[in-house]
Amino acid sequence: MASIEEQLELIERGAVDCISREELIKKLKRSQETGIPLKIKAGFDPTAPDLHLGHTVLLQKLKHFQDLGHDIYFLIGDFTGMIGDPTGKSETRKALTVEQVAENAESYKEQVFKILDPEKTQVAFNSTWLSKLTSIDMIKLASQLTVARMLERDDFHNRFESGKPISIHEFLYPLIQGYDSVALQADVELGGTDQLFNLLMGRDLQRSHGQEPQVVLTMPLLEGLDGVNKMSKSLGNYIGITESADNIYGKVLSVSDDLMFRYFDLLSDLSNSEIADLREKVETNALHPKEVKKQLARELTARFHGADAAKTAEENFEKVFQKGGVPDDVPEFRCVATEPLALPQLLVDAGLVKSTSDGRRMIQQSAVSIDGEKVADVNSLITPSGEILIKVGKRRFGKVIFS
RNA sequence: GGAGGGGUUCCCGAGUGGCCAAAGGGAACAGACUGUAAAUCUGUCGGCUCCGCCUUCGGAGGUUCGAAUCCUCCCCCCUCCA
Repeated sequence: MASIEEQLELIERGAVDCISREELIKKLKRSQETGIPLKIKAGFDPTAPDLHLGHTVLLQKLKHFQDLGHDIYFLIGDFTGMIGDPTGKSETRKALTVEQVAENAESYKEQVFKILDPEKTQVAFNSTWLSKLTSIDMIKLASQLTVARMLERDDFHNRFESGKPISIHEFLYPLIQGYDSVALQADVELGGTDQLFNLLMGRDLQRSHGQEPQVVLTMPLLEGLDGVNKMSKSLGNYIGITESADNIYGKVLSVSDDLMFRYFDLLSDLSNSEIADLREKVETNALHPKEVKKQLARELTARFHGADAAKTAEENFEKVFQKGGVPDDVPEFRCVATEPLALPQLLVDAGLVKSTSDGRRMIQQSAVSIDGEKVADVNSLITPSGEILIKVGKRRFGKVIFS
Protein backbone atom coordinates (compact mmCIF):
# COMPACT_ATOMS: atom_id res chain seq x y z
CA MET A 1 0.00 0.00 0.00
CA ALA A 2 1.10 3.53 -0.73
CA SER A 3 2.59 5.55 2.07
CA ILE A 4 0.57 8.26 3.74
CA GLU A 5 2.59 10.88 1.92
CA GLU A 6 2.02 9.28 -1.46
CA GLN A 7 -1.68 8.94 -0.77
CA LEU A 8 -1.94 12.56 0.27
CA GLU A 9 -0.18 13.77 -2.84
CA LEU A 10 -2.55 11.95 -5.14
CA ILE A 11 -5.61 12.88 -3.13
CA GLU A 12 -4.77 16.54 -2.98
CA ARG A 13 -3.90 16.88 -6.62
CA GLY A 14 -6.26 19.40 -8.18
CA ALA A 15 -8.42 19.66 -5.06
CA VAL A 16 -9.55 23.05 -3.84
CA ASP A 17 -10.44 22.46 -0.21
CA CYS A 18 -9.57 19.68 2.15
CA ILE A 19 -11.31 20.03 5.48
CA SER A 20 -9.42 19.14 7.32
CA ARG A 21 -6.06 17.86 6.24
CA GLU A 22 -5.18 16.78 9.77
CA GLU A 23 -8.31 14.70 10.01
CA LEU A 24 -7.60 13.16 6.65
CA ILE A 25 -4.11 12.17 7.74
CA LYS A 26 -5.53 10.70 10.91
CA LYS A 27 -8.05 8.67 8.99
CA LEU A 28 -5.46 7.48 6.46
CA LYS A 29 -3.16 6.39 9.25
CA ARG A 30 -5.86 4.50 11.05
CA SER A 31 -6.92 2.85 7.82
CA GLN A 32 -3.37 1.76 7.20
CA GLU A 33 -3.00 0.40 10.70
CA THR A 34 -6.28 -1.44 10.82
CA GLY A 35 -6.41 -2.44 7.18
CA ILE A 36 -9.95 -1.10 6.97
CA PRO A 37 -10.41 1.06 3.88
CA LEU A 38 -11.98 4.48 4.14
CA LYS A 39 -15.54 5.03 2.98
CA ILE A 40 -15.52 7.60 0.24
CA LYS A 41 -18.84 9.15 -0.68
CA ALA A 42 -19.87 11.16 -3.68
CA GLY A 43 -23.44 12.00 -4.52
CA PHE A 44 -24.96 12.24 -7.96
CA ASP A 45 -28.17 13.59 -9.28
CA PRO A 46 -30.53 10.92 -10.63
CA THR A 47 -31.97 13.05 -13.41
CA ALA A 48 -28.91 13.38 -15.57
CA PRO A 49 -27.89 10.07 -17.03
CA ASP A 50 -25.79 12.08 -19.43
CA LEU A 51 -22.46 12.66 -17.78
CA HIS A 52 -20.10 15.24 -19.14
CA LEU A 53 -16.45 16.02 -18.64
CA GLY A 54 -17.29 18.27 -15.71
CA HIS A 55 -18.52 15.25 -13.79
CA THR A 56 -15.42 13.31 -14.64
CA VAL A 57 -13.24 15.66 -12.62
CA LEU A 58 -14.88 14.17 -9.58
CA LEU A 59 -14.87 10.66 -10.99
CA GLN A 60 -11.14 10.86 -11.61
CA LYS A 61 -10.69 11.79 -7.98
CA LEU A 62 -12.82 8.85 -6.91
CA LYS A 63 -10.64 6.71 -9.11
CA HIS A 64 -7.61 7.97 -7.22
CA PHE A 65 -9.13 6.84 -3.95
CA GLN A 66 -10.09 3.57 -5.51
CA ASP A 67 -6.58 3.01 -6.75
CA LEU A 68 -5.39 3.64 -3.22
CA GLY A 69 -7.58 0.81 -1.99
CA HIS A 70 -10.42 2.72 -0.41
CA ASP A 71 -14.12 1.95 -0.76
CA ILE A 72 -16.08 4.10 -3.16
CA TYR A 73 -19.74 4.79 -2.53
CA PHE A 74 -21.34 6.10 -5.65
CA LEU A 75 -24.50 7.56 -4.22
CA ILE A 76 -27.42 8.20 -6.48
CA GLY A 77 -29.74 10.78 -4.98
CA ASP A 78 -32.91 9.14 -6.13
CA PHE A 79 -34.88 10.31 -3.11
CA THR A 80 -33.78 13.90 -3.37
CA GLY A 81 -34.39 13.73 -7.07
CA MET A 82 -38.01 13.02 -6.42
CA ILE A 83 -38.50 16.22 -4.48
CA GLY A 84 -37.32 19.13 -6.52
CA ASP A 85 -34.62 21.45 -7.64
CA PRO A 86 -32.08 22.62 -5.09
CA THR A 87 -30.27 25.18 -7.18
CA GLY A 88 -33.27 27.44 -7.55
CA LYS A 89 -32.06 27.86 -11.06
CA SER A 90 -35.32 27.48 -12.79
CA GLU A 91 -37.93 24.97 -13.66
CA THR A 92 -39.25 22.74 -10.98
CA ARG A 93 -37.94 19.30 -11.48
CA LYS A 94 -40.30 16.63 -12.56
CA ALA A 95 -40.71 13.83 -10.12
CA LEU A 96 -39.03 10.70 -11.35
CA THR A 97 -40.73 7.36 -11.29
CA VAL A 98 -39.10 4.33 -9.78
CA GLU A 99 -38.63 2.91 -13.26
CA GLN A 100 -36.94 6.03 -14.51
CA VAL A 101 -34.61 6.06 -11.54
CA ALA A 102 -33.65 2.46 -12.16
CA GLU A 103 -33.11 3.17 -15.83
CA ASN A 104 -31.00 6.22 -15.09
CA ALA A 105 -28.97 4.26 -12.57
CA GLU A 106 -28.10 1.68 -15.20
CA SER A 107 -27.09 4.41 -17.56
CA TYR A 108 -24.96 5.92 -14.81
CA LYS A 109 -23.14 2.70 -14.22
CA GLU A 110 -22.45 2.24 -17.88
CA GLN A 111 -20.88 5.66 -18.07
CA VAL A 112 -19.17 5.79 -14.71
CA PHE A 113 -17.51 2.45 -15.18
CA LYS A 114 -15.54 3.85 -18.06
CA ILE A 115 -13.53 5.45 -15.31
CA LEU A 116 -14.21 3.54 -12.11
CA ASP A 117 -13.64 -0.14 -11.49
CA PRO A 118 -17.06 -1.80 -11.33
CA GLU A 119 -15.74 -4.53 -9.04
CA LYS A 120 -14.71 -2.04 -6.42
CA THR A 121 -17.55 0.44 -6.59
CA GLN A 122 -20.60 0.39 -4.34
CA VAL A 123 -23.61 1.96 -5.96
CA ALA A 124 -26.05 3.22 -3.33
CA PHE A 125 -29.41 4.95 -3.43
CA ASN A 126 -30.37 7.40 -0.73
CA SER A 127 -34.00 6.37 -0.89
CA THR A 128 -32.84 3.22 0.90
CA TRP A 129 -32.69 5.07 4.19
CA LEU A 130 -34.50 8.32 3.45
CA SER A 131 -37.79 6.71 2.54
CA LYS A 132 -37.82 5.15 5.98
CA LEU A 133 -37.65 8.48 7.80
CA THR A 134 -40.92 9.48 9.38
CA SER A 135 -42.26 12.99 9.56
CA ILE A 136 -41.05 13.12 13.12
CA ASP A 137 -37.58 12.03 12.10
CA MET A 138 -37.60 14.71 9.47
CA ILE A 139 -38.62 17.41 11.90
CA LYS A 140 -35.99 16.28 14.36
CA LEU A 141 -33.44 16.50 11.62
CA ALA A 142 -34.63 19.97 10.69
CA SER A 143 -34.44 21.09 14.31
CA GLN A 144 -30.71 20.63 14.30
CA LEU A 145 -30.03 23.61 12.07
CA THR A 146 -31.16 27.21 12.09
CA VAL A 147 -32.46 29.38 9.30
CA ALA A 148 -29.57 31.77 9.86
CA ARG A 149 -27.17 28.90 9.33
CA MET A 150 -28.98 27.92 6.15
CA LEU A 151 -28.80 31.45 4.85
CA GLU A 152 -25.04 31.29 5.12
CA ARG A 153 -25.10 29.28 1.98
CA ASP A 154 -24.06 31.57 -0.81
CA ASP A 155 -26.86 30.69 -3.16
CA PHE A 156 -29.55 31.14 -0.50
CA HIS A 157 -27.95 34.30 0.76
CA ASN A 158 -27.86 35.87 -2.68
CA ARG A 159 -31.37 34.94 -3.51
CA PHE A 160 -32.63 36.18 -0.18
CA GLU A 161 -30.83 39.48 -0.59
CA SER A 162 -32.06 40.02 -4.12
CA GLY A 163 -35.63 39.08 -3.32
CA LYS A 164 -35.68 35.88 -5.33
CA PRO A 165 -37.79 33.00 -4.14
CA ILE A 166 -36.45 30.26 -1.91
CA SER A 167 -38.74 27.34 -1.31
CA ILE A 168 -38.80 25.68 2.08
CA HIS A 169 -37.93 22.32 0.61
CA GLU A 170 -34.68 23.72 -0.65
CA PHE A 171 -33.61 24.05 2.94
CA LEU A 172 -34.17 20.34 3.31
CA TYR A 173 -31.67 19.52 0.65
CA PRO A 174 -28.50 20.22 2.58
CA LEU A 175 -30.04 18.48 5.57
CA ILE A 176 -30.86 15.39 3.63
CA GLN A 177 -27.55 15.29 1.89
CA GLY A 178 -25.86 15.60 5.24
CA TYR A 179 -27.99 12.81 6.60
CA ASP A 180 -26.77 10.61 3.78
CA SER A 181 -23.30 10.91 5.24
CA VAL A 182 -24.65 9.84 8.60
CA ALA A 183 -26.37 6.84 7.06
CA LEU A 184 -23.28 5.80 5.15
CA GLN A 185 -20.91 6.69 7.95
CA ALA A 186 -18.74 8.31 5.35
CA ASP A 187 -15.11 9.05 6.07
CA VAL A 188 -14.64 11.37 3.17
CA GLU A 189 -17.09 13.11 0.90
CA LEU A 190 -16.17 14.53 -2.46
CA GLY A 191 -17.98 17.26 -4.31
CA GLY A 192 -17.62 20.32 -6.46
CA THR A 193 -16.71 23.59 -4.80
CA ASP A 194 -20.34 24.62 -5.15
CA GLN A 195 -21.20 21.77 -2.84
CA LEU A 196 -19.05 22.97 0.02
CA PHE A 197 -21.96 24.07 2.14
CA ASN A 198 -23.80 20.80 1.72
CA LEU A 199 -20.67 18.80 2.39
CA LEU A 200 -20.00 20.67 5.60
CA MET A 201 -23.55 20.02 6.64
CA GLY A 202 -22.67 16.35 6.64
CA ARG A 203 -19.96 17.05 9.20
CA ASP A 204 -22.40 18.89 11.48
CA LEU A 205 -24.97 16.15 11.31
CA GLN A 206 -22.46 13.37 11.79
CA ARG A 207 -21.18 15.09 14.90
CA SER A 208 -24.68 15.49 16.26
CA HIS A 209 -25.24 11.79 15.61
CA GLY A 210 -22.12 10.91 17.54
CA GLN A 211 -20.03 10.05 14.52
CA GLU A 212 -16.60 11.23 13.58
CA PRO A 213 -17.12 13.97 10.99
CA GLN A 214 -16.25 13.23 7.40
CA VAL A 215 -13.39 14.91 5.66
CA VAL A 216 -14.61 17.22 2.95
CA LEU A 217 -12.71 17.37 -0.29
CA THR A 218 -13.84 19.75 -2.99
CA MET A 219 -12.86 19.73 -6.62
CA PRO A 220 -12.96 22.72 -8.92
CA LEU A 221 -15.83 23.15 -11.30
CA LEU A 222 -14.73 22.61 -14.84
CA GLU A 223 -15.43 25.52 -17.13
CA GLY A 224 -17.56 24.71 -20.13
CA LEU A 225 -16.72 25.24 -23.76
CA ASP A 226 -17.41 28.94 -23.46
CA GLY A 227 -14.60 29.18 -20.94
CA VAL A 228 -16.71 31.23 -18.57
CA ASN A 229 -19.56 29.28 -17.09
CA LYS A 230 -19.24 25.95 -15.45
CA MET A 231 -19.83 23.03 -17.70
CA SER A 232 -23.47 22.07 -17.57
CA LYS A 233 -26.06 20.45 -19.68
CA SER A 234 -28.52 23.26 -19.30
CA LEU A 235 -26.04 25.78 -20.64
CA GLY A 236 -25.22 23.53 -23.54
CA ASN A 237 -21.50 24.15 -23.11
CA TYR A 238 -20.59 20.59 -22.29
CA ILE A 239 -18.83 17.60 -23.70
CA GLY A 240 -20.83 14.50 -22.89
CA ILE A 241 -18.92 11.32 -22.34
CA THR A 242 -21.42 9.38 -24.41
CA GLU A 243 -21.03 11.68 -27.34
CA SER A 244 -19.50 10.35 -30.51
CA ALA A 245 -15.76 10.25 -30.82
CA ASP A 246 -15.97 12.88 -33.55
CA ASN A 247 -17.93 15.21 -31.31
CA ILE A 248 -15.69 14.82 -28.31
CA TYR A 249 -12.63 15.34 -30.42
CA GLY A 250 -14.05 18.36 -32.20
CA LYS A 251 -15.39 20.00 -29.08
CA VAL A 252 -12.11 19.67 -27.23
CA LEU A 253 -10.37 21.29 -30.14
CA SER A 254 -12.76 24.23 -30.08
CA VAL A 255 -11.81 25.37 -26.59
CA SER A 256 -9.52 28.33 -26.13
CA ASP A 257 -5.83 27.87 -25.49
CA ASP A 258 -6.14 29.07 -21.91
CA LEU A 259 -8.94 26.68 -21.22
CA MET A 260 -7.00 23.87 -22.80
CA PHE A 261 -4.50 23.86 -19.97
CA ARG A 262 -7.28 24.00 -17.43
CA TYR A 263 -8.59 20.83 -19.02
CA PHE A 264 -5.16 19.30 -18.91
CA ASP A 265 -4.87 20.01 -15.20
CA LEU A 266 -8.25 18.65 -14.29
CA LEU A 267 -8.82 15.88 -16.79
CA SER A 268 -5.58 14.54 -18.15
CA ASP A 269 -3.77 11.55 -16.79
CA LEU A 270 -0.48 13.22 -17.58
CA SER A 271 1.64 14.05 -14.58
CA ASN A 272 2.01 17.58 -13.36
CA SER A 273 5.51 17.81 -14.75
CA GLU A 274 4.47 16.58 -18.18
CA ILE A 275 1.78 19.22 -18.31
CA ALA A 276 4.19 21.91 -17.19
CA ASP A 277 6.49 20.83 -19.96
CA LEU A 278 3.78 21.19 -22.61
CA ARG A 279 2.84 24.57 -21.26
CA GLU A 280 6.39 25.76 -21.51
CA LYS A 281 6.80 24.51 -25.05
CA VAL A 282 3.69 26.37 -26.12
CA GLU A 283 4.87 29.55 -24.44
CA THR A 284 8.24 29.38 -26.13
CA ASN A 285 6.65 28.53 -29.46
CA ALA A 286 8.40 25.18 -29.56
CA LEU A 287 5.00 23.59 -30.09
CA HIS A 288 1.95 24.94 -31.87
CA PRO A 289 -0.94 25.18 -29.42
CA LYS A 290 -3.13 23.36 -31.88
CA GLU A 291 -0.87 20.32 -31.72
CA VAL A 292 -1.03 20.28 -27.94
CA LYS A 293 -4.77 20.61 -28.06
CA LYS A 294 -4.94 17.69 -30.45
CA GLN A 295 -3.01 15.63 -27.96
CA LEU A 296 -5.57 16.48 -25.30
CA ALA A 297 -8.42 15.71 -27.66
CA ARG A 298 -6.88 12.34 -28.46
CA GLU A 299 -6.43 11.46 -24.81
CA LEU A 300 -9.97 12.37 -23.83
CA THR A 301 -11.56 10.78 -26.87
CA ALA A 302 -9.60 7.59 -26.28
CA ARG A 303 -10.73 7.50 -22.66
CA PHE A 304 -14.33 7.00 -23.73
CA HIS A 305 -14.03 5.39 -27.11
CA GLY A 306 -10.62 3.74 -27.25
CA ALA A 307 -7.45 4.70 -29.04
CA ASP A 308 -8.57 3.53 -32.46
CA ALA A 309 -11.71 5.61 -32.43
CA ALA A 310 -9.70 8.61 -31.30
CA LYS A 311 -7.38 8.18 -34.23
CA THR A 312 -10.28 7.96 -36.65
CA ALA A 313 -11.86 11.02 -35.10
CA GLU A 314 -8.67 12.94 -35.64
CA GLU A 315 -8.50 11.88 -39.27
CA ASN A 316 -12.11 12.89 -39.81
CA PHE A 317 -11.48 16.20 -38.21
CA GLU A 318 -8.50 16.93 -40.39
CA LYS A 319 -10.41 15.93 -43.46
CA VAL A 320 -13.49 18.00 -42.74
CA PHE A 321 -12.18 21.10 -41.10
CA GLN A 322 -8.61 21.45 -42.14
CA LYS A 323 -9.06 20.37 -45.72
CA GLY A 324 -12.65 21.45 -46.17
CA GLY A 325 -13.85 17.97 -46.93
CA VAL A 326 -16.97 16.10 -46.06
CA PRO A 327 -17.38 13.77 -43.11
CA ASP A 328 -17.96 10.09 -43.72
CA ASP A 329 -21.26 9.85 -41.97
CA VAL A 330 -23.40 12.59 -43.47
CA PRO A 331 -27.03 12.22 -42.39
CA GLU A 332 -29.19 11.23 -45.31
CA PHE A 333 -32.63 12.47 -46.13
CA ARG A 334 -34.79 10.80 -48.74
CA CYS A 335 -37.09 13.05 -50.66
CA VAL A 336 -39.84 12.07 -53.00
CA ALA A 337 -40.54 14.88 -55.43
CA THR A 338 -41.13 15.65 -59.06
CA GLU A 339 -41.61 19.41 -58.92
CA PRO A 340 -38.72 21.79 -58.19
CA LEU A 341 -38.48 22.49 -54.46
CA ALA A 342 -38.03 25.72 -52.54
CA LEU A 343 -34.66 25.55 -50.85
CA PRO A 344 -35.67 26.94 -47.44
CA GLN A 345 -38.34 24.28 -47.13
CA LEU A 346 -35.94 21.59 -48.22
CA LEU A 347 -33.50 22.69 -45.52
CA VAL A 348 -36.26 22.29 -42.95
CA ASP A 349 -37.26 18.87 -44.27
CA ALA A 350 -33.67 17.70 -44.13
CA GLY A 351 -33.43 18.86 -40.53
CA LEU A 352 -30.68 21.35 -41.25
CA VAL A 353 -32.53 24.43 -40.01
CA LYS A 354 -35.42 24.84 -37.61
CA SER A 355 -37.74 26.91 -39.79
CA THR A 356 -38.02 28.25 -43.29
CA SER A 357 -37.38 31.72 -41.93
CA ASP A 358 -34.19 30.39 -40.42
CA GLY A 359 -33.33 28.74 -43.71
CA ARG A 360 -33.80 32.00 -45.58
CA ARG A 361 -31.54 33.72 -43.12
CA MET A 362 -28.83 31.15 -43.60
CA ILE A 363 -29.03 31.55 -47.36
CA GLN A 364 -28.94 35.33 -47.06
CA GLN A 365 -25.88 35.05 -44.85
CA SER A 366 -24.28 32.89 -47.51
CA ALA A 367 -24.03 29.97 -45.15
CA VAL A 368 -25.60 27.45 -47.47
CA SER A 369 -23.86 25.56 -50.20
CA ILE A 370 -24.98 22.73 -52.44
CA ASP A 371 -22.38 20.32 -53.76
CA GLY A 372 -19.77 22.86 -52.78
CA GLU A 373 -21.44 25.81 -54.54
CA LYS A 374 -22.63 28.70 -52.42
CA VAL A 375 -26.29 29.52 -52.84
CA ALA A 376 -27.02 33.22 -53.06
CA ASP A 377 -30.69 33.34 -54.00
CA VAL A 378 -33.26 32.85 -51.27
CA ASN A 379 -35.82 31.79 -53.83
CA SER A 380 -33.64 29.12 -55.39
CA LEU A 381 -35.55 26.13 -56.60
CA ILE A 382 -33.97 22.74 -56.44
CA THR A 383 -34.71 20.38 -59.27
CA PRO A 384 -35.00 16.89 -57.85
CA SER A 385 -32.58 14.48 -59.41
CA GLY A 386 -29.99 12.09 -58.07
CA GLU A 387 -28.57 13.26 -54.78
CA ILE A 388 -27.16 16.52 -53.52
CA LEU A 389 -24.91 17.43 -50.62
CA ILE A 390 -26.04 20.43 -48.63
CA LYS A 391 -23.84 22.24 -46.16
CA VAL A 392 -25.14 24.83 -43.72
CA GLY A 393 -22.60 26.84 -41.79
CA LYS A 394 -19.34 25.19 -40.91
CA ARG A 395 -20.48 21.91 -39.55
CA ARG A 396 -23.98 21.00 -40.60
CA PHE A 397 -24.10 18.56 -43.47
CA GLY A 398 -26.97 16.72 -45.09
CA LYS A 399 -27.32 14.51 -48.09
CA VAL A 400 -30.63 14.67 -49.90
CA ILE A 401 -31.48 11.68 -52.04
CA PHE A 402 -34.29 12.21 -54.51
CA SER A 403 -36.44 9.40 -55.69
C1' G B 1 -55.27 38.21 7.17
C1' G B 2 -53.71 43.65 5.73
C1' A B 3 -50.72 47.10 2.59
C1' G B 4 -47.54 47.76 -1.48
C1' G B 5 -44.53 46.02 -5.77
C1' G B 6 -44.14 42.67 -9.88
C1' G B 7 -45.00 38.66 -14.02
C1' U B 8 -42.45 41.23 -21.50
C1' U B 9 -39.79 37.46 -26.96
C1' C B 10 -33.87 31.66 -24.93
C1' C B 11 -32.02 34.73 -20.26
C1' C B 12 -31.63 39.71 -18.00
C1' G B 13 -34.29 43.98 -18.82
C1' A B 14 -36.80 48.78 -21.40
C1' G B 15 -41.57 49.86 -22.94
C1' U B 16 -47.76 52.74 -19.61
C1' G B 17 -53.23 53.51 -25.99
C1' G B 18 -51.22 53.79 -32.33
C1' C B 19 -44.42 55.28 -34.99
C1' C B 20 -44.08 47.67 -31.16
C1' A B 21 -42.46 41.58 -33.60
C1' A B 22 -41.46 45.24 -28.98
C1' A B 23 -34.99 49.51 -26.94
C1' G B 24 -30.47 47.77 -24.63
C1' G B 25 -27.31 43.77 -22.84
C1' G B 26 -26.18 38.50 -22.72
C1' A B 27 -26.53 33.80 -25.06
C1' A B 28 -26.98 31.63 -29.77
C1' C B 29 -26.35 31.44 -35.11
C1' A B 30 -23.95 33.21 -39.80
C1' G B 31 -19.95 35.86 -42.38
C1' A B 32 -14.75 37.99 -42.20
C1' C B 33 -10.07 36.84 -39.77
C1' U B 34 -7.92 32.01 -37.98
C1' G B 35 -5.60 26.86 -35.62
C1' U B 36 -13.58 24.65 -36.67
C1' A B 37 -9.03 28.24 -31.78
C1' A B 38 -9.79 32.46 -28.40
C1' A B 39 -10.29 37.69 -28.96
C1' U B 40 -12.13 41.18 -32.53
C1' C B 41 -15.28 43.15 -36.51
C1' U B 42 -20.01 42.74 -39.36
C1' G B 43 -24.76 40.82 -39.65
C1' U B 44 -28.98 37.81 -38.03
C1' C B 45 -31.80 36.51 -34.04
C1' G B 46 -41.26 34.57 -33.65
C1' G B 47 -43.58 32.09 -37.91
C1' C B 48 -45.25 31.89 -43.08
C1' U B 49 -46.82 30.73 -49.55
C1' C B 50 -41.55 36.68 -46.83
C1' C B 51 -41.34 43.78 -50.37
C1' G B 52 -47.02 41.34 -47.58
C1' C B 53 -49.54 38.37 -44.00
C1' C B 54 -50.18 35.59 -39.30
C1' U B 55 -49.29 34.57 -33.95
C1' U B 56 -46.73 36.69 -29.33
C1' C B 57 -45.87 40.60 -23.91
C1' G B 58 -48.75 35.23 -16.79
C1' G B 59 -54.28 33.22 -18.00
C1' A B 60 -59.48 34.31 -19.35
C1' G B 61 -62.83 38.03 -20.59
C1' G B 62 -63.99 43.42 -21.61
C1' U B 63 -63.41 48.84 -23.23
C1' U B 64 -61.51 51.04 -27.89
C1' C B 65 -61.21 52.40 -34.87
C1' G B 66 -56.68 50.48 -32.35
C1' A B 67 -53.99 47.39 -26.20
C1' A B 68 -47.79 44.67 -23.94
C1' U B 69 -49.88 49.36 -22.36
C1' C B 70 -56.85 50.90 -19.72
C1' C B 71 -60.90 47.81 -16.86
C1' U B 72 -62.71 42.94 -14.48
C1' C B 73 -61.80 38.13 -12.61
C1' C B 74 -58.14 34.29 -11.91
C1' C B 75 -53.01 32.14 -11.30
C1' C B 76 -47.96 32.91 -9.66
C1' C B 77 -43.73 35.71 -7.33
C1' C B 78 -41.50 39.48 -4.02
C1' U B 79 -41.42 43.10 0.20
C1' C B 80 -43.35 45.07 4.74
C1' C B 81 -46.97 44.49 8.72
C1' A B 82 -49.79 40.68 11.52
